[in-house]
Amino acid sequence: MIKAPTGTRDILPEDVKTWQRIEKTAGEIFTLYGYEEIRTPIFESTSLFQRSIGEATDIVEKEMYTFKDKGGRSLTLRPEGTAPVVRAYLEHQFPQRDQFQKFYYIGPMFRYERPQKGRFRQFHQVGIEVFGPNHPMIDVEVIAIQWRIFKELDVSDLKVKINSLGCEKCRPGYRKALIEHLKKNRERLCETCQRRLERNPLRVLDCKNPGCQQVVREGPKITDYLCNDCREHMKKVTDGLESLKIPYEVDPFLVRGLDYYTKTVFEFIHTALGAQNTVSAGGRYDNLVEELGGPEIPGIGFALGIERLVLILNEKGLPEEKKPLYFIPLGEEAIKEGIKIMEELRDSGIPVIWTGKVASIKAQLRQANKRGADRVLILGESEIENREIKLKDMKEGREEVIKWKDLKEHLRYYF
RNA sequence: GUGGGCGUAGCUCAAUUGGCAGAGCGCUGGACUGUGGCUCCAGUGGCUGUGGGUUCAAGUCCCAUCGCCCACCCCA
Repeated sequence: MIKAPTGTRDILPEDVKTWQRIEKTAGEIFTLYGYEEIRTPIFESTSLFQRSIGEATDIVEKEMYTFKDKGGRSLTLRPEGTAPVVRAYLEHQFPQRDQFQKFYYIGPMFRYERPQKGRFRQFHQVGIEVFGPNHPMIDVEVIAIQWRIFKELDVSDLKVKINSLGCEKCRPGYRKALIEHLKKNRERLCETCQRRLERNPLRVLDCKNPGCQQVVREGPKITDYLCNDCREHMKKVTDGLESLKIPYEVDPFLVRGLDYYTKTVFEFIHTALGAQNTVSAGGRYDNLVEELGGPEIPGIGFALGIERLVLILNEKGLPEEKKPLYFIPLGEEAIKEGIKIMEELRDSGIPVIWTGKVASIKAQLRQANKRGADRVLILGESEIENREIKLKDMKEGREEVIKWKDLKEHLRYYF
């Protein structure tokens, strides 16, 4: 039997309900803040991701689905959503139309990783990108949007972590100090961190090895190396969060895996997620637009992992939904008449379900009961003769006979 | 890419030192001829992930392979 490829999964009807709830909530909240949806292709030129995410990152080095098309072009299934939105923003000359733009997106992303809890090769994100503003209060707003989504979905046990990664002026100084400190303590670091020290020293900061964490804690903090501009920016962000009563934690060792981030970075962490506990994350990227060939326009955004949020939401029950009305025909004649009656009901927006099966009344009632029907319509020979139909209340067991011509009016009461 | 755990019915899981592949749930029908749920009864269910090997005999032992889960790594 052919199965879905490793790291991919089917989202079955019972799960789709949760997905739609997330998509609807997020979409409505984005609209509330003036974001508009943008849809970009699922694959892009490989160079877009190499230039934006960074050549030395794990994503670009070993996690991308890259292939050549029949014309010899190198293409890559998008591993994240920010770079494509920036590309579209520039390609369609948005900077010349308006220096201020808010976008949101939703869709599948692809990374070649070993699957585990909360991690898939095809996964889905909703996210936003803002271009133009460099005011720290927009950072606060971006965090507030996520906070609102989680609140609306009734998610608790969330932790918000924030940090500043500085800018091109102050980050090099910190980086130098960090490398110096790590080199001095090289023998206390785990093997992977000794390798990271050469390639991507900032990554040592979020190693889970206790020995490495100890070395990191003894070392320099980025927050002590920020330039005046970055320090002030950070202060305004934390002040803003406090004014909105959004609880947060400054984690001076929080880093991100994509090279383009500057200044504010943040993560929403949930305890029920296992090792992959980040449900939503993002940050400011003041140089990315320029690095991709555009003007000097700052930006900020976040991405939220839908699978991970579903994992959290499934710990709780789903809200009750309206129960459908089932049509139970007894015999061919009843089906012939029933199809007309059902269409008329649907004309008035009344939902009616017929299984399409020819079966005994007992089997059909059992079926309707199993699916949670509140009410069923039974049509048999005697009813057809009198141009009537029987409406049965499944909870009470009560039945009433209704003339075809009165049915619509009668049911309107329930729907 | 690395490590650990696991693959038996649609689902959850049994099967003694290698010895007839089972149960519960589900599904279908009946008891109740046009009335569901509860109960009782019957039926339906399988290339034991796949391919080799050892053996009189393999779900069980060995090798390979694929897949799933968890973790490392990395990240949403």
